[in-house]
Amino acid sequence: MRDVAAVAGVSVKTVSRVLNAEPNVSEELKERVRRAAATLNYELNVYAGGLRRMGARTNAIGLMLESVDDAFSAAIHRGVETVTRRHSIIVLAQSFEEDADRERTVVKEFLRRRVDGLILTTVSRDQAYLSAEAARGTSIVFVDRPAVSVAFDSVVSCNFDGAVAATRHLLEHGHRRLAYVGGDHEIWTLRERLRGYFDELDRWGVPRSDVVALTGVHGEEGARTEVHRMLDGPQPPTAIFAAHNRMTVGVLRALHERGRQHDVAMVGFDDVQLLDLLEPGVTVVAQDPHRLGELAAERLLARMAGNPLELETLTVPTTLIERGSGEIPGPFAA
Amino acid sequence: MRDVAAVAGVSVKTVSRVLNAEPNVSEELKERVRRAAATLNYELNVYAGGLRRMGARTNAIGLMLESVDDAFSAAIHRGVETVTRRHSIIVLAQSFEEDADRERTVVKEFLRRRVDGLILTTVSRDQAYLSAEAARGTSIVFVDRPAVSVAFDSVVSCNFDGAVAATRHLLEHGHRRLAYVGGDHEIWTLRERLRGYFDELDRWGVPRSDVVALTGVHGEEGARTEVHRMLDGPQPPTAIFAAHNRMTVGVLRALHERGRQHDVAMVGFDDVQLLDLLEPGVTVVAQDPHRLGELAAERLLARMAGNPLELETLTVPTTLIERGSGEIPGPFAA
DNA sequence: GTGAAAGCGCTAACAG
DNA sequence: CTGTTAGCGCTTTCAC
Repeated sequence: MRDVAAVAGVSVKTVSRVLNAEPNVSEELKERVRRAAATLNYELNVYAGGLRRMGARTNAIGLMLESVDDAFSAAIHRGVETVTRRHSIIVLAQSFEEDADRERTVVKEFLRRRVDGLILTTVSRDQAYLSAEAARGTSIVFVDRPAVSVAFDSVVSCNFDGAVAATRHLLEHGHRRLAYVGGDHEIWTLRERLRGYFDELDRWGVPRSDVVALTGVHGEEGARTEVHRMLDGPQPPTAIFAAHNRMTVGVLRALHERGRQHDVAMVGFDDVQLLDLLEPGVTVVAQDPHRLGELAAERLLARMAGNPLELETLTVPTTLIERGSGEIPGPFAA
Repeated sequence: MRDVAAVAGVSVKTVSRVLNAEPNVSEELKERVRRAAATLNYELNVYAGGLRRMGARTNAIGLMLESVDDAFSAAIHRGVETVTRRHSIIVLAQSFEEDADRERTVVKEFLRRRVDGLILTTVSRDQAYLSAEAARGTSIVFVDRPAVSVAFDSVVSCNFDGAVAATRHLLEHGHRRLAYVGGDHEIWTLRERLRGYFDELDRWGVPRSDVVALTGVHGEEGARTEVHRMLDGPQPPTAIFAAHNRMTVGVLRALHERGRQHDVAMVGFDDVQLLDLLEPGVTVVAQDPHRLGELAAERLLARMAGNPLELETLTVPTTLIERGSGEIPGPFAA
C-alpha cells in the first residue's frame, strides 16, 4: 500500500480511502490511485485491515462437513456458497469424517483464523466446548444435526417423519418382515430414522421379533455384507429400509448380486443420482441438502448481522419418491 | 494475548513463545501460560502473527473448482485436502461455474486474503492476469486443465489417450456410425477428447461423414435431447461416446427412455457411481480425480517450500472399465 | 479534501 | 530464560 501511495504521490490514507470506496476523495486522486494500484497489481490485504478495523471482520465462515467428497455434504456446501457469495464472504470448508477428535481440531483451526461464523455438522457427544466461543461473539449454526447441550440454531431434515413415511410405505405394500440397515448409532440423524421406523412399526402392531434393525453397519461394504447375510438367514426380510445414501448403494449392490432386486422391496433415505435408471427404479425418501445449506447460511448471516432472533431449529421436509422398488408387493398385499 | 499475559503474570512475548512452541521457556511459565490461555479460551490469531512474521504465511491456499457440488470437482477437493491437512494448511474452495468473469473475481478474492498458493481449474481464454501475482511469490498449480499462455505447473488427466481408447473400443466392437456427445468447446479437456475421437477415427479410415460430433451440448438435459434427436434422424448412430459425466447421465436417460440401452453401444468419459448396477452396466474411461487433487497439492506445497522444480505438466492415466454397454456388438462385429 | 500519528495483535531483534 | 522496543499493513482519530 505504501508503494501504491508512493507511485500515486499521495498518502497511504488516501489510498485506503479510494480502495475502500470511502467518500471525500477528489476524482483526480481516485483516478491516480487506481492507476497506481493496477500498475503494481495491488490488492487490499483484508486481514491487515481487519486487525485495526472495529469489529475485526474477516468475512470468512467455517463450514465443517462429514466429507467435502460426499454428495450430501457437497450439496450443503453448494447451498451455503450460493448465499455467502452474495455477501463476498468466503467459505473455509473442512471434512471431519465422523471423528470427534478431528471435529475439535477443525473448529480450533477455524477459530485461529478468526472466522466470523461457523456452520457445523458434528459427531461429538456434546458441543459445550463451543459456548465460550459463542460468548466471545462468534455466530454458530448447526446443520444436518442439532447441537447437543448447547443453545445454537440448527437446520435439519425431518428425519423422523421421513423414516415413518418410508416404513409406512413398505407396510402398506404388504410387508411385515422388514429390515432397517443403518450406520453409526452415535449419529443423531440415524437415531431419528430408527426411531421413526420403530414408531411406525408399533403403530401397526408389528412385533419387534418380526423385524430386523441393524445399527452398527459400516459403510457401503458393510451394508452389502449384511444384506447377503440376511438373505442367507432363516427368515429373510421381504423389504429393506436403507437409512442413508451409502447404505442404499450397498443394499442395492447385494440385491443385484443375488438377482433379488425384483422381489425384495426397498426404500432408501436420501436421493442418489441414477437411482431412477436402475431396474427397478429405487424408491427413496429424498432430502434437500442444498436447501439445508442455504437456510443454515441465511440464518448464520442474520445472526452475524446482529439481528435479534429467537433460538430455533429449522426443519426441512422430506419427500417420498416412488420409483418401483418400494412398491414391490409383500405377502400381505391387498 | 495481552489478557493471557496479564492472567499468567508474564510478558506477551513469553505467551507468544509458549503458544508457538518456541524453546527457552521454563516449564513453570509454560504451565502458567497454558492454564491462563485455557481459562480465557484464547487461540492464537494466525493473521496478526503472519503480518509481522517474515514471509507472512497465511497457511491457506485457494482452490477454484467448477463446482464444489460436482462429483468430479469434489473428488479433487478431497484429494487436495488429504495433503493439506497433514500440513495444517486450510483450503478456501470456491466454485467458478465455467464463468470466466467469476473466475477472475474468485482469484481476486483469494489474493486479497493473501493465500500462500492457488490450485486452479480455469475456463478463461488465457491466464496472463496471473503472471504478476506469480512474480510476487504466490505459487500456482493448474488442475484438470493446463494453464494457457502462462508458465505454471499443471496436473491433468490423459484426456486424449482416454478418448482414443474409448473410440477404439467402439470401433473394435464393430461400430462405424459413432456419435460424440460433448459440451462446451471452450474447455480444454473436451477439446482433447474430441481430438482423440477424431484421431482414432482417422486411423481407422472412418470418413467424417459417417460420424457425428456434437460439441455445444448443454448439460445433462442437452445430452438427453440430442440423443433423442439423433435416434429420430435418418442415420442414427449405433454407438455413442459421452464426453463427460453429465453427458453420460443424459445419454443414458435418453437411451432408457427409448428402451434402446441394449442395442445402442455407449462409452462414457469419467466414472459415476451406480453405473455398474445399470442394465447393461456402463463402460467408461475412468479418471482419478482424487489423484489429480493429491498431485496438485503436493506440487503446490513443494513450490511453496521453495524447492527448485522444473516447470512440468503431470499426467494421470485413465482406465477403460468394461461393463457391458461398450461391448454391445455393432454391424461390423467379427 | 487530505495527511500525520497512533495502534490493532502479534513477532523479530535485541537487551538483560 | 525473560522482557522491551519496534514495526508488519492497514484503519482510526484528529488536525489541517
